[in-house]
Amino acid sequence: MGRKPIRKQRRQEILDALYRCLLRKPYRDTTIKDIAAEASMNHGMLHYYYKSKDDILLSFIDYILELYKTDFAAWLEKNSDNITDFRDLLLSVFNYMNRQITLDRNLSSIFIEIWEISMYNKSVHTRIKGMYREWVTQLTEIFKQNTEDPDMAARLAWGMVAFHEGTSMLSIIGDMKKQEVSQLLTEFQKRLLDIL
Amino acid sequence: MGRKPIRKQRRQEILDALYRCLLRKPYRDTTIKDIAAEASMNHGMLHYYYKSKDDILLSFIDYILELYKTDFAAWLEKNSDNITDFRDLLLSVFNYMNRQITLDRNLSSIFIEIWEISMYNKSVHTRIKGMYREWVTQLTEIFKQNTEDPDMAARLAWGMVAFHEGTSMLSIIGDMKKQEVSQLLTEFQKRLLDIL
Amino acid sequence: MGRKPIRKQRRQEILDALYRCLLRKPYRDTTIKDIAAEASMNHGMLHYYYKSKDDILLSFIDYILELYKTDFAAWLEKNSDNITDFRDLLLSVFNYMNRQITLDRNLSSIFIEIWEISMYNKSVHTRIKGMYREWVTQLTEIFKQNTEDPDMAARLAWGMVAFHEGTSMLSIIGDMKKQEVSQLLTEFQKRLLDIL
Amino acid sequence: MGRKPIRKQRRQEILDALYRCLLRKPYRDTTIKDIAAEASMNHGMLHYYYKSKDDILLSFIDYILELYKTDFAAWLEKNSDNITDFRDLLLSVFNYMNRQITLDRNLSSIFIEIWEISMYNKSVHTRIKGMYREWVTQLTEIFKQNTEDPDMAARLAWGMVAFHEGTSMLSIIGDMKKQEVSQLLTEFQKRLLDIL
DNA sequence: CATGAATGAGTTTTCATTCAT
DNA sequence: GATGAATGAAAACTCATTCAT
Repeated sequence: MGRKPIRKQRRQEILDALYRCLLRKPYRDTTIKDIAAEASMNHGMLHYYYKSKDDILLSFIDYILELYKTDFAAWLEKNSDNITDFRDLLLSVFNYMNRQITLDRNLSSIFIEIWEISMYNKSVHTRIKGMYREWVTQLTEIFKQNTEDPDMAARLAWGMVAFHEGTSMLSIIGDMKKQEVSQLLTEFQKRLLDIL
Repeated sequence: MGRKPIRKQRRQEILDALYRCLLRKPYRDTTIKDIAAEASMNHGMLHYYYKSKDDILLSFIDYILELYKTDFAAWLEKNSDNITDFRDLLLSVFNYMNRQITLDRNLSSIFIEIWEISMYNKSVHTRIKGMYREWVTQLTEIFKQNTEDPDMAARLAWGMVAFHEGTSMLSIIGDMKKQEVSQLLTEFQKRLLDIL
Repeated sequence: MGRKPIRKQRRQEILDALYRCLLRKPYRDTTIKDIAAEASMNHGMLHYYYKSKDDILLSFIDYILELYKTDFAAWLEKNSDNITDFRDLLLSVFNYMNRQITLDRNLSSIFIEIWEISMYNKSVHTRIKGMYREWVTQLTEIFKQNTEDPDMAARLAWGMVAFHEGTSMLSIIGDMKKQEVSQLLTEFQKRLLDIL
Repeated sequence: MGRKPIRKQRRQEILDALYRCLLRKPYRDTTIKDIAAEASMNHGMLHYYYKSKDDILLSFIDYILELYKTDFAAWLEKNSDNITDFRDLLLSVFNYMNRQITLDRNLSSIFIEIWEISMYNKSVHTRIKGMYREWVTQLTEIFKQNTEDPDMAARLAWGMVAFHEGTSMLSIIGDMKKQEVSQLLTEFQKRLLDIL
């Protein structure tokens, strides 16, 4: 134990490098050498730590989905107990989603890239589909606390995720200011609160 | 007259071929020869009718945006006069957007690809950004007919587009059934009607 | 007779077009379509009037060598009888060579191109080699009129051609002004007159 | 130390291969694969060691001009001090130019190719023009040692270079025997000696 | 572990040439 | 005679991957 944390670290450095690369270029235009340069490594190393360029991609996707997923789950765990009032909980969840996810321009860009990759890559597709299902499930659980109709709760959860992801995309492509996006999200969430 | 529709026709055939290719492969993995094969042409032809692969892409984007844009404008022109009742007009617009756009799986797939391309390609970005602005503007105009607050109308329009595009993406990545998507859209639109 | 002067004319137009093209681009970068455009013809025509691109080149070389060769011969014919004084004849010949050949920048450029082509193309090589032999022979004949040593006359003729062609090349590559080149030629010719 | 002479060596091998290729084919007909084959390398290597085919050409030109230029300068440096008698110095310079440059058939061929390339390639043009200027300057300096008129010295220097380069070209195109060429050069140089 | 040389398959693009209309 | 659509061979260049050192 503690033996080869260096391997783990190097692998992570590579993923971080890919992240930064993707902020500039699409995955398919990003070469192994680009990533290596960004990670300050020799490009041969990337094949030492990963089987192939695509292997890096898969690991990268897993890593990013962790950011999206685990983080939310952890946050929820920590906060759902703290907050007893339903309305407060909702506000808190909305706040988290806005700040941590939808308003993070870098993350939004990366996700547009991931959506595209998932269109033509089965394993990426499976992973990201799972992530969305999980996210919706968690929201549904929350919504159910104050709704009789469980189907409605599910629909509202799907709707909310759809809205956030659509807004995320539009904010990037429409070059929207953070404040505009924020207003959009708030408006939507206010309406949602009225329903629930 | 009628002399050289062949050039126009061939150019269109190439765009159609690219459309079909994109249903299978991302643009960057689609080779000139792939498109040529799909169009049943010699690959040299593609360079005869277009300057470069990227020139094909730009023409393709324009063509697709026409489908999205002009078609909607034309439809609107035709129907907005016919329909006098505001509620009827809205329902009709919603219906159009659902059927012609968001529920068209192929179109949705293509658009996820276009979003990604636009992230790293300035001209594509400009074009698609313009399209979304136009779409939002048109919706805003409609919403204004029954709302005092013009800012609110604009926000609702942005929100609606965001929701539709988010739903479009989720329906593809989540492998949702048409009916589920339809329900989602209807639910959202019902709430929107209540607001307006 | 007079039947198809159009064919001859068209062929000539193509050669003229190539001439103008070569002022801008090397032969190998000049496409059939470039020549066609310059000749205001459809590119298919070039294959109607000539077997191939290389066939055009060969004809072009012949045509240019005529300009260099026949013209000089004709001029000589006309003038060698007129001028009785040896010194006057020489001055006249020198003058012709300067003005008609070495100081013609366009012709000089074209010839540098032809030299290069002749390096790797046997038929062009043969043709141009013949032209230089002929030119030297004619000069030798003139020089002989006032020299006992026929070998010396030949060497002087070779030397003169070498000098003119070298000057032609240097004037182009050295971006020399016409006057500088003229001075160079005059200086040389003055010395030559002293010898003869 | 001595660690990575391989890069330098490989780059040189490629230039040498190009040299040999140019003895057979013009640059524009010489493919990357031709050069690679001549250098016994994989063609990918050429792009590993050089940015592009044109990059190879530029390096090649520089390399060849070094042969022409530095070598002469070095030789001059070494010999101009040794030789005190002006006449001896001149004879020695002439001898060098004859043997090392004008009578080297391969070099002459290569230079005809370079002249042509320089006609349509600005950087090559600049380089070779500089070389000729330098050469003329050095000769001018020598001639000045025994001439009152500096302009005359310059003209004689230009003239000498013109004559040598013209002879070089004629010797190749006229398929002249080495001895003939030698005689031509000697004849010219004898006259020049008389002037100076 | 680290380096960078080497490979070779694959991509876009150009263009002479042919040929149906 | 013209035209321009069509073909296909060949070019430069890229890059993931391998591997000797």
